[in-house]
Amino acid sequence: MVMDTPERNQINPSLSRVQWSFLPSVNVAKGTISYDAEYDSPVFNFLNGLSPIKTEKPAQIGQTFSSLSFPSPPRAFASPNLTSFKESKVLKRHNPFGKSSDVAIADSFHPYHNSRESQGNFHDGISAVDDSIALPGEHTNFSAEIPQALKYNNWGNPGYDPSHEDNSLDSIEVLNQESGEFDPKGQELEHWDNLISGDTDFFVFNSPNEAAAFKDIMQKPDSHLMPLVPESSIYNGLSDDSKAKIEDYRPEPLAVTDQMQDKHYVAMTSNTKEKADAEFASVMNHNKRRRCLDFETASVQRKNSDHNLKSDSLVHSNEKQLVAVKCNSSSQQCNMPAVGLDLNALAALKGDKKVISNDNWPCEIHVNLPSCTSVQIYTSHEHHDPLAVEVDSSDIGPQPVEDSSHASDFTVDEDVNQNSPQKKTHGDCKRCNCKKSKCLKLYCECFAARTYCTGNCSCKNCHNKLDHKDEVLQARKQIESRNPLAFTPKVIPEPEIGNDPNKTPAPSRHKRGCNCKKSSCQKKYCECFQAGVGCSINCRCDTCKNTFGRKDGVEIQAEVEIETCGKEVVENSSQKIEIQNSNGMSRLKISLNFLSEERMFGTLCSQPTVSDQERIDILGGRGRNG
DNA sequence: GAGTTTGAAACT
DNA sequence: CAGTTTCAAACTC
Repeated sequence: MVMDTPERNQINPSLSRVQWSFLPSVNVAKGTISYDAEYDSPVFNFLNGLSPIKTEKPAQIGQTFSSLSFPSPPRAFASPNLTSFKESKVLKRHNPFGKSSDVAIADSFHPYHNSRESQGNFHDGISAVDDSIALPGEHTNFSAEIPQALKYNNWGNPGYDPSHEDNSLDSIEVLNQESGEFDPKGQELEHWDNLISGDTDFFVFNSPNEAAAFKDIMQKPDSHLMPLVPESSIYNGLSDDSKAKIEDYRPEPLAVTDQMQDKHYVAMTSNTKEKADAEFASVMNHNKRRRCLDFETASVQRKNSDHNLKSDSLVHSNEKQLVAVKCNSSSQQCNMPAVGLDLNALAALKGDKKVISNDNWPCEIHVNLPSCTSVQIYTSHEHHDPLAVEVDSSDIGPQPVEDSSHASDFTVDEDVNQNSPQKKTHGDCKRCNCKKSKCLKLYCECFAARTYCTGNCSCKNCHNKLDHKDEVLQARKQIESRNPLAFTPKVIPEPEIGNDPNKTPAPSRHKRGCNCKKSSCQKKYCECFQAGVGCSINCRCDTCKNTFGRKDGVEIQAEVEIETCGKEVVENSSQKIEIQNSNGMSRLKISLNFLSEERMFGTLCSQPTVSDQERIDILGGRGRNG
């Protein structure tokens, strides 16, 4: 019996496996579970979407969210692998199978990790997440959340095994082909600031003494960045310029506010400081390593910048480059990375491979993107006049938007994305279609997702663009002043019942509940239904027939069989998922077979074709009472 | 693609 | 907080 459930609607067979994670249900679920992206697969993505998954392994790190029992914090590039800076400036990922793929990012992503809700306990009072990490002005926000993510980098990661950290997690390297050193520029330091944030686990020390010293230093009230290593070590042999720079660069205490968005853009433009930069970098690089890359700053040191660029609008010497990846859609089908847009967003984008590079740009970023994902690269100018280059992976070739004059000479390797369908309006990666709101109201899905509208949108009189950045920020503030949770995920995990660690993680529910009158919560008018969660006591709906769970407590049983047929992945694999919904609480039983390691990474480069798509057959019917 | 329906967001 | 209006997505034809 084919059940008339949202699953069928949500899982669009036309989507590639990598896009699974952007399906509506996934969107919901991403807030409730966290999987190691190493085990990226449509199944995991799908399971993420279905949410309450009982993992085999208990969370390695205890859940510390208090208020709402929020799920796993993000595993943003939480690679324990040492990050060294070697031969090239290619972002690389080490996969657990030793394949040195060019997959730059792959990690589970938790859209809700980025929410203020989920981070509220970390940054009390801090406006934690701005999706617009891509924006230079909001850069600080982005980096600020990194330490949080790292602190819990393995939480809830079913594939996480502390004894095999080096194998289980990603490492990403920013390598300088020329110098073999990491970017010593200020932008890098800026992120050191946020990256470390007192989390010693973030670094790998050569000896216990170093670690102890580090900890000790970090405990000093004024320590934030430089005290990472003994000052004597830092200053030793440095020129006065370097010392001065180091002193100058003592960052302010970590705080994230909108006002800060334009701060910390200390461009070290003076040639006289380049030596200091280099020395500083050398010191920093010598004394410590970090496991993780603050990916949003694919910082590129450009000693001789201008001549290296085809387009001077793209990258200037000493400018920061924010490389952000976001899913442009605020729709449920691919809004996952659009929410929060932190490292996890990158981590979550394990889809179609893209290589974004510039012939003369000594940095390549290999990013796996789902088809509906765009890459925005912003360059901060001295006057903070952002540039935006956006490559929408749904399109072939460069996709400068916002301002064509800012187009770069990026080349987009579409080797795996040739068949990517256009997803303009009502496709898989729908964008907004606002006409009257200027895209500055929550009506606008893009705005609501804290993303800027792009060329994919069909909106009119749109002000949700970089050109109107101030206006956008003001609008956000205004809305948040009215409702501080306005930009938080609508679907949050259900508070856990009991403390049984073996219990299935709490399912999700709509934060505010729906108010449906006519749709019986059976159509996407209903936000609960749309989010793939059952109605709850919060709902005020009439005649609720939400197939994910009625507010009056109706159980639904369904068995979902997923068949994945990939030409370059594993064939004939199947996973069975049992979904049991009860009163808005769902449970999943999962049976997965990963047939080979190819499977794990087979999702990286495949593009959906007719023969390469998932089929979801809902074998089970409506449940007992549904 | 146009028109209708729907419910959230915004407003009063 | 409740009622009304506005809005854009979802849906239908």
